[in-house]
Amino acid sequence: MPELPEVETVRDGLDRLVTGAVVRDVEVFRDYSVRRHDGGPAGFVDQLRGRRLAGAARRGKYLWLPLTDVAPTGQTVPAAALLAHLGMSGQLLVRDPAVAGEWEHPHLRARIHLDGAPSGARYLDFVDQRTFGHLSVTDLAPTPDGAPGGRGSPLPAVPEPVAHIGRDLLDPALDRPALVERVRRRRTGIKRALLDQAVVSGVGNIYADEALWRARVHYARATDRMTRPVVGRVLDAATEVMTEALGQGGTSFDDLYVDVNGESGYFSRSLAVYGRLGEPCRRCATPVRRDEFMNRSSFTCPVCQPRPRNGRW
DNA sequence: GTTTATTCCTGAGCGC
DNA sequence: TGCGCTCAGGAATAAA
Repeated sequence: MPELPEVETVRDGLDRLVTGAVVRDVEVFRDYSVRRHDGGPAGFVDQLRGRRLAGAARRGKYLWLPLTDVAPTGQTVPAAALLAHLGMSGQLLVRDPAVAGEWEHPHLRARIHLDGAPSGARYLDFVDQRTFGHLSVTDLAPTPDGAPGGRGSPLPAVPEPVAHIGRDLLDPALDRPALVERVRRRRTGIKRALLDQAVVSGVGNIYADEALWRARVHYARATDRMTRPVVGRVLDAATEVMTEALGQGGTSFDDLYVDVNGESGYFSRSLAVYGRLGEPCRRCATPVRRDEFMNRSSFTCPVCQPRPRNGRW
C-alpha cells in the first residue's frame, strides 16, 4: 500500500526521469481514473497536451508534477499541476518501449506520451488494479505559511485539492509543537488522529500500526488525555519508521506497490506487527493480535500496548 | 464545528 | 474446474 515512503520513492524517480519532458499526447483507458478532474477525460487530455513537466513534488501521499507552457510566449512559472494519488494500488511507471518492448500492463488506466525526457523514456504509465487512485490537472494555490508546498516543491504553493491536507512528518516546514497541540485537541483515539490527513499527512494503516508499536501506545488511547511527551513519542516513532522504510525503497507485499521502474521495496521484512497475526512480538514474544478497526485491521502487541481502560475508539 | 460511518473498486485467495 | 464469498484500504462524502 503506498504511504509516504512509497510515494516519496516514486516522486524521486519521476523527478530524475521525466523532469523537462513535454507531453505529446495522453490516452485515458478508464474514465474512473480521472474522476476527480473537472472537465472529464477529454478536458484532462486537453489540459496536459503540449505542456512541460517542470518537476515532481509531494505532500503526504499526494504527488504532483508542476506544468509550464512550452511556447516562448507562455508562462514559465507553473500555475497548474498534474496531480496524482496512488490510492491502494496505483503505480506510475516510466517506460521506454524501445528498451522494454510494447508490453502493456493489464491494469493500465492512462498513458502519457513524452518527448524529451532526460531518461529517454517515452511513456509515463498510470497502472492501478483497485482503481482507488486518480489523476487530475488542477490549479496551484499559495500556502498560507508562505513555505514551500512540500518535498520537491520550490514554490510556496500546492494543488487546490491538497490545500486542506496537513504537512507531513518529513516536511522541514512542519510546525511540530503546533502538531502536538492539534493532536491533543482532538477528541478521538490516537490512531484515528494519525490517519486523519488534515491533522498530519502521509501516515496510513501500516505505518500507524508500526509507529504505535514502537512507541508502546495502544491505538485507542484518547488523544485529549495524552501528555505532550507521549504524543511526541508517537510522532517520533512514525517519523523514524517512515525514514527507515524510505531508505529501503518502501514496503512491498506483492506487485501492488513498485517504484517508477517496477521494482519492489524491501521494508516489509522489517515490519514488527503489521500483518503478523499470531507471530511473536519482536520485543516480548507475545503473539501479535489483530482487531477490527475502522473497517480495516489493527495489529498490536497485547503486552507492549495494553488497551486503555478509558480510551476512545 | 467536530467526529464517525459509508462508499467507491478489483482481483487474489479460499472453501465447497 | 468453477462458483461465490471475504478481504485489502485512502479519503471524499454523508450522516450523526
